[in-house]
Amino acid sequence: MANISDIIEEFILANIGADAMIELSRRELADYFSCAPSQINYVLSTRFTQERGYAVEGKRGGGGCIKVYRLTTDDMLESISKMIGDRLSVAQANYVLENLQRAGYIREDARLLLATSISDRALAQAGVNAPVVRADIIKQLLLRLSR
Amino acid sequence: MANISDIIEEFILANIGADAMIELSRRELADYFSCAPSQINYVLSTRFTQERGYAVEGKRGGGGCIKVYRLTTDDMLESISKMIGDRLSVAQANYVLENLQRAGYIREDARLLLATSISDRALAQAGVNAPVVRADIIKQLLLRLSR
DNA sequence: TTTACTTTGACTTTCTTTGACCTTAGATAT
DNA sequence: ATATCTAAGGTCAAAGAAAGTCAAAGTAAA
Repeated sequence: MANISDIIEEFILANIGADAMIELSRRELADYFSCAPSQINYVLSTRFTQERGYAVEGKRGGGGCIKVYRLTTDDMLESISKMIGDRLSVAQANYVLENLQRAGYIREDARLLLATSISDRALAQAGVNAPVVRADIIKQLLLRLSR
Repeated sequence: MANISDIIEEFILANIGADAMIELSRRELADYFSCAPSQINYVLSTRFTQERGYAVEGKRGGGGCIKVYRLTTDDMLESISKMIGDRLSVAQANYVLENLQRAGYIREDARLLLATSISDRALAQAGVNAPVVRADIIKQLLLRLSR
C-alpha cells in the first residue's frame, strides 16, 4: 500500500460523495499525481469495475471528462442474477420479468416492453446465440435495477 | 462540461420554450458566446438532430435567421422508422428511446431499462451482429408501441 | 524465479474549435 | 427590370484538446 494506483483509488473513493458520482478530468488528475494519464485508466479498470459496484463513463475531445458512479447493490437482485446461467429461453426470461414486476421493481408497461425486447423476433439476428444474448440482457437489467 | 458547445446547447434548450420553436441569429449568438459563427452550426448539427427530435431550418441573406423546432409525436414515429436502417449504434438507439420518452410513449424508468437492454454489454454475445440485433429490438418496440 | 501487478509512453479515436471560402436573399442603384 | 452590393447563413477541412488502448518495461509477491 503505497503505490500510486492505491493512492488514486483512495482519492476517488474519498471524493465520490453522497450522490454516488464523481466527475473527473483525466489530465488534471494525472498532473496532480504526477503520473501518466493512462494510469488513471488503469486505476479505473482495475478498481472501479462493475463487479466491485462501479460504472465508468468517459467523454473524449475538448471539455471531455470521466464520470464514476457507485452502484448500490441489492441482495435479492444479486441472488437472482447468480441463479441465471449462460442461456435463457423466452419463457424463463419472461418468468424473471414477471417476478421483477411482482416484487415491485418494474411496472407492467416496462415489463411488456422488455418482454418485446427479449422476444424471439427481436433477437432473431442473434441466431443460435439468442438465448445467450437474452441471458445477458436480463443480467444487465438486474445489475441496473440494483443501483 | 465546460466547453462552449454544451453551454450553447443549454442556452437553446432553455429558450426553446413551450411553443417548441426558437428563432435565433447565428451572428448574434456567436458574438454573445464569443465564438466562431460556424460553432453554432456545429452545435445544431451535433445536438439538434432529427434523431434527437429536432428540426433546424435556416434562411440566408439580409434578415436571415435560424429556426429550431422540437418535433412532436406525429413526426416522430415516421422519422424514426426512416432513420433506422439495418444497424443501430448504442448512441442512435438511445436517441430513439429518448425521443419516445419525450413524446410520451414510454416513461423514464422504462427508457432506462430499455437502454440497458440494448447496451453493448447486454448485446456483447451478439458480437459484430450487435448493431443489427439492436436495430431489430428497436423496430419491435416501435411496432409494439404503434398498436 | 516465476507470476502477478504497476507504471509509462507511443499511438489511436473522438469530440471541439476555428477560419477560409461559398451560397443565398434582400436592398440599392442604374 | 437588371446588375450590383451587402448582410446574412452554410460547408468543410485543418488544428486542437481531450480520453482510450495496448504493449513493453519495471516491481513486488509467492
